[in-house]
Amino acid sequence: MEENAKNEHVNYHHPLLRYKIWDITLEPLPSLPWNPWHYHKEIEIILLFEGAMQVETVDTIYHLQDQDLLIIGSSRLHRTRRQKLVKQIVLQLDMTAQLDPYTKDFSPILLELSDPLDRINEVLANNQSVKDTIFHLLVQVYQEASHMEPGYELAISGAFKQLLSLLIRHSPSSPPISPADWQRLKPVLDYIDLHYRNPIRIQDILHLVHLEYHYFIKYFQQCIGMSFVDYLHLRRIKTAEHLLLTESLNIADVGVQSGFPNVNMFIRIFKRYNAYTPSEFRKRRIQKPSSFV
DNA sequence: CTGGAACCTACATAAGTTAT
DNA sequence: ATAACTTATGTAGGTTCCAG
Repeated sequence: MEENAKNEHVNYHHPLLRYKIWDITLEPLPSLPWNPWHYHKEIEIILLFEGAMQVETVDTIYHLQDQDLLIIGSSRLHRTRRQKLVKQIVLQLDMTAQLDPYTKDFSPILLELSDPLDRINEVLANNQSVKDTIFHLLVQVYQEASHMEPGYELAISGAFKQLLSLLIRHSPSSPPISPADWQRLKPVLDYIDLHYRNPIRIQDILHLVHLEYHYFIKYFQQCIGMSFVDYLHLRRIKTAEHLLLTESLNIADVGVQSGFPNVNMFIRIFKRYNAYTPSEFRKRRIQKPSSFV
């Protein structure tokens, strides 16, 4: 089963918010076949309005009934099957696109460094009010996304922020590292926030943590979940994305202002994180999604 | 936790191609 | 003609391994 699992590519409805949300109504089938196993780096949230369906992950089979909600973590292998007529809304969301200064301290939870996000389903099963809140939040997102009235991006990003805060507060997984470790690394993260537009070498920040070079690298990777340069790149790419969509700078200048010392590097690294080149990224933003499915 | 050695990746540079 | 992007290559720096 797992051998044929497909890595699904998600076409976002919005290049910066990086979500896809759509509704499906499916007729019942005579037999009950499973849809194929698949996974994607985006988390998935299923809102079931009507009917009944099953969702299977490697660990668990979830049985969803009317007005139910299920969260599937990033890159989690899963498959579904329906049991009656099913009406649902599905949201797929790239968590790495939601990281900003306010989520920084919670990246271990949001990026699922220690536990898959699915574990929050156990909590939701016993907490109807949180479940309802998330449910309504996503209905809102769906409506905003379908109508795309002026300000819809603001509304949706606001709803995502609320969603993240709920996930953080109710996630059963404790941060995988101790508060002491956080305290220790915070000066480094703050330094990066402040200086990412300029070249940063590891040597430059070692004095902030009082750790030996090799040990620091391992320590950083362990706590943050990505290597030092990956983290730095991510910061810069986020800035670049923002500039691309909000300023009419040329590509080279966007690169420079985001902290990339030359255009070539900028484009290469941008593609690594985005599947698009910078100019393509900007172009796709200007035209609205062609179809809403 | 340290640090040397080995390995790996990013980077600058320059020269090229493609698209507008 | 110009901006956007690609490719090649030597080198600097990042990362991992491992012994102490």
